[in-house]
Amino acid sequence: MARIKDVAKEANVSIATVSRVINNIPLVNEDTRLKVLAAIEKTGYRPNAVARSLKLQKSNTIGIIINDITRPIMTNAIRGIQEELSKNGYSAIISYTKGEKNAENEALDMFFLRQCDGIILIGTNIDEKTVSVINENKLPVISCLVIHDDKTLPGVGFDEFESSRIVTEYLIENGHSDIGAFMGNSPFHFVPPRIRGFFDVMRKKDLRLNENWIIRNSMTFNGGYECADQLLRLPRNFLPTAIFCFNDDMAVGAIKCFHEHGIKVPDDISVISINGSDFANWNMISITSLKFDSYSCGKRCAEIMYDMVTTGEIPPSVEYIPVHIEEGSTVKNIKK
Amino acid sequence: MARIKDVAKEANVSIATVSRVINNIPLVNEDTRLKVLAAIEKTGYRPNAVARSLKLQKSNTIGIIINDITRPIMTNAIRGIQEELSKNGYSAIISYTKGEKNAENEALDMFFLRQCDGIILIGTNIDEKTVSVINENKLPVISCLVIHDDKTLPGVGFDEFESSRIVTEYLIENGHSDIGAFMGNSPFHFVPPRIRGFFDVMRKKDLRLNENWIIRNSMTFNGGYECADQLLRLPRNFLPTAIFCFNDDMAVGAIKCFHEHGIKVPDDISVISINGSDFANWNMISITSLKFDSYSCGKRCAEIMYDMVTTGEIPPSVEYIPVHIEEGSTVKNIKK
DNA sequence: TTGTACGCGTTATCAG
DNA sequence: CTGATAACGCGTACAA
Repeated sequence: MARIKDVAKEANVSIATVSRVINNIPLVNEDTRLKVLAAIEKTGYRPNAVARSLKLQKSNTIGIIINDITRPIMTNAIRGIQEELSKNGYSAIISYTKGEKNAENEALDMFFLRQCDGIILIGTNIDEKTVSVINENKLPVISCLVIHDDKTLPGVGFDEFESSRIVTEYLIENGHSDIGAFMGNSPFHFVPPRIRGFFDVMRKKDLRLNENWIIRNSMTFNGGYECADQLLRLPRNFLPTAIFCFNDDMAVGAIKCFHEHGIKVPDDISVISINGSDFANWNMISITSLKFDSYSCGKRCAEIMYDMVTTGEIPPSVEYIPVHIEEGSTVKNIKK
Repeated sequence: MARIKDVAKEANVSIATVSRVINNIPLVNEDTRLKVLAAIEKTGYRPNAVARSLKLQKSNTIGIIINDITRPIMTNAIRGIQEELSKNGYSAIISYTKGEKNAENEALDMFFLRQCDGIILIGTNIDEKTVSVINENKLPVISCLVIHDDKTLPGVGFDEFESSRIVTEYLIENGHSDIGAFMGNSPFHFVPPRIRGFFDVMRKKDLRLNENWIIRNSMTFNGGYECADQLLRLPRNFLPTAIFCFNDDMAVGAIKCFHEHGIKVPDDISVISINGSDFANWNMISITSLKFDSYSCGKRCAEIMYDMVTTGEIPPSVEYIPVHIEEGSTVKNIKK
C-alpha cells in the first residue's frame, strides 16, 4: 500500500503538501495540486485511516451495542444507523451482548480501546452504572428504540405510554370493553409504561379489569402461545372479546393457540399488538398492530450522534417518532 | 486517558518495560512486573488500540458485507460471527450494501482504509471483479451462507444442489408426483443449483414437469403470494399436489394466498420450503422446511477467518454445514 | 533484566 | 505557497 511519502516522492513535493491536497486545504498552488493528484492516481494511494485516527484522536467509528439482533425491528434500526453513519464517513462496530452485563462491559471496554467516538445502544436495557462508565470516558451515548423511563439518557424511540393508550383506545373504539392483555414479563424499560398506558385508559373509561385476562409471560412466540393457552382454561363464555399483546411475537403465538383450539380470530376474539414489524403481515391473517418506522429511528439516532460527535454538545433528552395503527384483519368491530 | 508513558512514570520504569508487561513478554523481573501492574491499576491505563494497530500494521478488525440484514438467517450468521470474533479479540465492522455494486465498493474501500485484517461476505453475490480487488489488497475473504458456484471463493454454506434434491425427494417419499416449484428469479448464486437439484430428481424419478407449475418470482412474501395467485388460475383439477418454495417468505406468502382462496394446506396442497428460519413456525401452521444452523455457519466462518489472518494461509475452498428437513404441518403424506 | 530510540502514517505548527 | 519536523501512543531492535 502506497504511503503519503511515496506520493510525495513521486510528485517531487513534501509530504506536507500532499497532506494539504488530500485534506483540501486551500493554501496550495493549482499546478502542484494537479501534480500531486496525478501522483496519487499513479501510486494508487489511499490515506491510512488508522494513522489518521491516531493523529486526530478520533476514529470516525461508532460502537453499537445490541442485545437482540434477530428481531426485524432491531435490524431495521441497525440498517438506518449504518446507512446514515456511512454517509458522514463513520463506521459502525457492532457488538451483540444478549443483554448480559458481562458482555456489555466487554463491549464498552472494546469501544474505548478502539477509540470509538460515540456509542449507540439499540433496544438495550443498560443501567445507570454502565451509563456513568460511558460518561466517565466522555463519550456521547444515545439510546435507540428504547427510551429510558427517567429520560436520563438521550434517545430516539416512541412514547410507550401513549402508544399503549392508543392501542387500548382503538379496541374500545371498535366496541370492545372486555379486554385482556398479554404482557411481557421481561425487565425492560419499556414494559412498565406500556402496562400503565393500558391501565390508564381502562380506568378512565371505567372498564372492568379482569385479572384472569391479564397474563404475563415472555415476549416471545412461545410466551404468547402460553398466555393464550392459560386464558383458554377459562370457560368459553368468560373470555374477553379482545386481547392486547405487547408485541408481535406474542400475538402470533396467541393466534396460533387460538386457532388450534378452534377459536377464530377475529370473529371469536380480536387481537392487536405493538411493534408491528413486517412479519405481522407474513401470516395467513395480517395482524392489526401499532407500527412505527424503526429504520428512521435508527437513522435519526445516527444523525443526532453525528451532531454530538461534531459539536461536542449533548442534546436535550429525548425524541419521539410517530406511531400509527396499521389495520390488519385481527380486530373486529363489534359495535352494534 | 492514561498513556503508557504515564504508567512508566508512575512505576519509575521505562515505557519498554510497561509494554513488556502488557504484552506478557517473559523477560521481566517479577518485582517490577508487580510494580507496573500496580501502576496500571492506579492510573486506569488501557492500551490504545489505534496506536497499536498502526505499529503492528494489524487492526484486529474484520469487515462484514451483508446485503440483506433483515432476514433471520442473516442476523443469526452475524451473531455467530461476532461472538466468535470477539472471543479472539477481533471486532466486526459492518456494512449493509443492499447488494448494490456501488455500496459494496465503498464498503470495501472503507475496509481497506481502516486496515481491516479480513473480509466476510454474508449471503452476498459479489462478482469476480470485486473478489480480485480484494485479492489485490491481499486480504483474506470468506463467503458465509452462499457458496459461489465455481467455488472460487472460500466459504461456509450448505450444498444448494443437494438440499434441493433432498426437499424434492422428501415430497416424493410422501407420495407426491405432481410437484410444482415457486422459484426465485433473483440473480443469486444459489438459485441455479436449487433449480438444477429440483430438475435432477424429477427427471431421475421420471416425474412429469408441468411448466404451469413452475413459476418464478421474487423470493419474498409477495413473490410467493403472486406465484400462488398465478397457479390458481389453473382449473382446480389441474393443480399439483405439492409445491416446493425456494424460501420461507415465498412459502408463507403462498400459504396465505391459498388460504384466501379456500385451498387448504396441506389437505388440498402441500408446501415445503428451504431456509427454514424460526419464523417458519411462527405461523398458524408450521411450515415443513429444510433447515440449517446459520448461527454455526457464521461461527465457523469466523473461525476460518481467524485461521486465515493468523497463519496467512488460504484454506482449501469450501465447507458445507449439515441440513435437515424439519417437519411442520404443511406436507401431507398422500401415499395410499 | 532494563532503557533508549526509532518508526508505524498522518496532521499541524512553524519557518522559510 | 512550501518544506522540515514534532507530535499521536505504542512495540521492539539494540545497547547497556
